[in-house]
Amino acid sequence: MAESQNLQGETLLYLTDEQLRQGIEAMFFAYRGFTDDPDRILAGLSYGRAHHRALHFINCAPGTTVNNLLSILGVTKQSLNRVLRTLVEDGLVESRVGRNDKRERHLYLTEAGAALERDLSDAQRARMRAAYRQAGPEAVAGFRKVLEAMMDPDMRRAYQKLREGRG
Amino acid sequence: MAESQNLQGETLLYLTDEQLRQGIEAMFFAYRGFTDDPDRILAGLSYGRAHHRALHFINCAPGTTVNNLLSILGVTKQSLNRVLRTLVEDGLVESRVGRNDKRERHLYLTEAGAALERDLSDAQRARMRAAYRQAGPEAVAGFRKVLEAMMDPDMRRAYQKLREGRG
DNA sequence: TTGGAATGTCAACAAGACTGACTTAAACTG
DNA sequence: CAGTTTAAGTCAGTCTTGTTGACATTCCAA
Repeated sequence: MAESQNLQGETLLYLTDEQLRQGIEAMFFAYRGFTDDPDRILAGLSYGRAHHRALHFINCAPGTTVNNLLSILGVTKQSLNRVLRTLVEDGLVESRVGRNDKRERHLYLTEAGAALERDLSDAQRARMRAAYRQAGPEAVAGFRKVLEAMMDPDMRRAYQKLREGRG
Repeated sequence: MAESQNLQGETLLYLTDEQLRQGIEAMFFAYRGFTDDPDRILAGLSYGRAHHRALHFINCAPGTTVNNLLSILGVTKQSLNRVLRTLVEDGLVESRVGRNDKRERHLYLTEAGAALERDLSDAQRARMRAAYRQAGPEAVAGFRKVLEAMMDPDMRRAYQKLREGRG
């Protein structure tokens, strides 16, 4: 009874509509900050956010197939293909026919592709690092925990698989 | 000396490139979850995310001017105007000429506009609430702290102003 | 070996962002 | 009062990025 009062009176205050609304707006504004720096770099190169995403995930899973990338990015293959085509044409990505299954294309960054990925990544990480440092380690742990809980189950699985694949 | 070692050896581990990379990916996947539910509702109505954003901010700042909305949403007036025009035509938003300054248009949700905003809001808050509950109050505090630190200074000001205006 | 499933490509289109040029009306200022 | 600035809206054109639909190639299993 006392606990129930406590829960309703204090602990659950963070679940009020107003608190949720503030969280929603924070997410909206923060995402803009999150994409701003890479977007600025890309604007000068006639590339867009979609190219950045492709570079990012090819970089962290070299040799991935188009289909695999598709399920991670959550777009249609036609949409991804346009982006991929320009990246291949411009020599940033290499697409190799699969050895076992010749229908598949395995994707790799070229030297130039890796260089651009690094530029974009550095810019994005710089802001992230500043935010992390300002907020402190406990806040960062909470940040990650809430983000993970917000993902669709499929995406959470994809995300956790990526984490395992690395350190 | 001992503290410096502690800082570098333990406390700062959350600032490694790999940790930042994971945070970046978490942000990407979570934002998809964040927009998914309202997007599904909007898809059936030939509206898009842009309409949702307009409805949201008109709802929480009734009587706001077009210029004001522009600076919050961070888009061009041509882009906002297209969205606003359809919302007014469809009777979801009302645009009243300013009393003091007749150049200004003050924006309000109609009954129907408020109803749609509520639907979208409810869907988005439901997911947010589930994530908050799952992560717990301390995590939520950290989440908010990191998001705020990620915003551009201008956006942070706009965000804090909105918070003050309410509870 | 033939028909279906999987993989990837091409073409056409729509939403939503952008720029630039322009109009209208109202407000401000010298 | 004349001229300038400001707020809003419009028209035209472009770009990115998403969508469907049709199609070629390859694999696999009946």
